Amino acid sequence: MKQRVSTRFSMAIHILSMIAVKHTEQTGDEIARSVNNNPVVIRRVIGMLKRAGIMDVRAGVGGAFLLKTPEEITLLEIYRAVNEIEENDLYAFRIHEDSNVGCPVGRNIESVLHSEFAKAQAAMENQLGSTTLSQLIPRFI
Amino acid sequence: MKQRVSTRFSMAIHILSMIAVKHTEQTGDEIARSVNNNPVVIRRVIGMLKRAGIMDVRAGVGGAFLLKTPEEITLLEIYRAVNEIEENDLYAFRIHEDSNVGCPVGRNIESVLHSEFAKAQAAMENQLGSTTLSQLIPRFI
DNA sequence: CACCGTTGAAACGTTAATCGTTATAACAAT
DNA sequence: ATTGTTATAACGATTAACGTTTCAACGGTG
Repeated sequence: MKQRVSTRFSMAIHILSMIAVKHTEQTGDEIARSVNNNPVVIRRVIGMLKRAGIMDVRAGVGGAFLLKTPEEITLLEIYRAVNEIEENDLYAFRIHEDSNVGCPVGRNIESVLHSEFAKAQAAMENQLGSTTLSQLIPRFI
Repeated sequence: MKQRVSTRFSMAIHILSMIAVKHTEQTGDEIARSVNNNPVVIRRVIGMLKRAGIMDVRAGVGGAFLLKTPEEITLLEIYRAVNEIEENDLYAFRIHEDSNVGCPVGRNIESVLHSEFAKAQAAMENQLGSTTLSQLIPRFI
């Protein structure tokens, strides 16, 4: 199993969908049962979503709720929340450092790559940003 | 230092640019000097680029050469080479598995996420695929 | 107020990938 | 044959993901 990418994003969408759809009890254990994972893992993701201001939980029984409407929550917002990404953070790519400035390629590679990678990441983010949680809900029948 | 993403892609573009530009000797050691890294790491990346049919190396002194023109080599092709990605491989995202099919969300989450993630990844790949090595070369002055 | 289920968070171990390094073998040019 | 280059295996350190156990804090209900 490749672990270089987290499943937190995937689980976060699952969790928020559960809350938005409200088919069942909304306890962490019930959500964990749907995701089929340990409740602590679910709470970890919920913690990140809370910190990002997407949802909150009233201590006590099943007190999870969204802080925005599903129309306002984009996948990009969720993606950034669970990966702790700031805006303008080149997250999807990494550039090797300390290239030799004595070489024309080494001297310019970082700025060239930064602009190219930023364009590729922006393309992905634009797509994620154009989809809202509300667009997914009808598909959970 | 975050290691969840490899710098191989970044180094691969550096390596191929060196070969395309030919400012210096083309030995692995000389490339390693520009990238400022261990020659073995460079050869590892070169090995992946060879396997992908992008370049080849004649054993002996500095025998590295491209198998296509810089106009034909896209960043997407390089990206796939160094990450060993097949077409239609959902690489940039991962979906948690074994969701509970007894729950409407759990039952549908995988197909919903797969189509959404595929769109986001395709957006990124379209951008990478629209840029060629030749477009970068003029910037290495 | 006491109890019980829920939430929150720390801590630990396992697994997997990155990546720098050393060592060794094979090969080409001179 | 010698020398420099390439190819590859192997090792260890580092880091992130993630499942699990454990315990403290809190709310609602009786």
